Amino acid sequence: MNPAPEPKPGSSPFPAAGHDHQACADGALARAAAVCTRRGLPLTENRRAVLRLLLESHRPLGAYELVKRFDWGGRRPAPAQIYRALRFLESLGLAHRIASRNAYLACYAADDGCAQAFLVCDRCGAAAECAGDALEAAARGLARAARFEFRAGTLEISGRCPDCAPAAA
Amino acid sequence: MNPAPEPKPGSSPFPAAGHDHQACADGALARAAAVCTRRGLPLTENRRAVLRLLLESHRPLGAYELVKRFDWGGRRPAPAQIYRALRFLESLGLAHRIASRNAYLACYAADDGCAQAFLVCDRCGAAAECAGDALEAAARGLARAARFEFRAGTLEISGRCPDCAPAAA
DNA sequence: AGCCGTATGATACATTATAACGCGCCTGTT
DNA sequence: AACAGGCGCGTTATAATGTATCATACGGCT
Repeated sequence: MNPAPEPKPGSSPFPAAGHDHQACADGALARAAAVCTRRGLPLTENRRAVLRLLLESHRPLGAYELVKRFDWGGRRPAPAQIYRALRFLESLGLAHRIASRNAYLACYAADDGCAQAFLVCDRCGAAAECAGDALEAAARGLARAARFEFRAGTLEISGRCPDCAPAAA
Repeated sequence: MNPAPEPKPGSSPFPAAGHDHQACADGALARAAAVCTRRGLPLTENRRAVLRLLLESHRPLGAYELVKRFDWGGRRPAPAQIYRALRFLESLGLAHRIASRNAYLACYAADDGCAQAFLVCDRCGAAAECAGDALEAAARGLARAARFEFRAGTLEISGRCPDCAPAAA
């Protein structure tokens, strides 16, 4: 369980200063469409809209926050609508639930199947997804030692994101 | 604050067959009382009762499940009562919130301050707490690589506990 | 006693999530 | 064309989870 290939120090998963949300979201949407096509499942208008909202925010949004942001010609969708889309997106790994916040984060890079980690800023709420062999190994090691059959693991780390850390209280 | 010993392979943190709940819970209660004394905070009747319920179940309980189990001479406490006790216990590390289940698990071994992991059985709901240097290192490594200031981390692993794994579907 | 801080007990409320149902759309079959 | 079946949608209602607030009680302190 050695340090293993962690992401290069310096390449933070948090969006950089000059980050182009639009391009980033469009790219992720295109990937999402591809995933759906490959599985023969429709990326309907609702699902796409919810995913786009998540992608554009670049931080976890609660379901009711999504309801509020959903622009539907003046009206608002019912929660059930949103939750359906979220379940769908989650089932395909296109979005993740951040359980500690009751919120949902779009997936920008489909690393599927392994233990995942989320860094969530206490101050501004920004969140980033990351994964690494070390985490995967640690999780599987703990499970094995406990004679536990590993299925999935999620690590949620709270702290301060790069933008908020210097200004920390 | 033990140096976070990895469980010996073979010694599962899940309660064994002949496990004595009563003794186990009593021991944990005694430790809890000591922790409270050390901090000068009272382990009141309510707090003790909630902790005892958690300890006796040996699996995460929802707040409303605690409300139902709370025997209070026929009456039932209001949710707020339970949540207050839970917050208190959590703040002292005597109980942990399992966010993915909206449930709370008593702490049987006060390893405080480091990244913690919970193994939660999909089938029977049993849960166990464990921690290890590898997890801690992986969590801090991920944070460091993302220039993220680590504060706390919780890994929740779902799968099958030793009892349920053989009979897995 | 009087004061202050904390925990309690209770009511009400806020937030998060799901159940259930009928409708319309598409698709494959006859 | 007609039609049955599945799926997603839109809606209503309701469940499950979690907090705000307030008056009260109790204990320590001066």
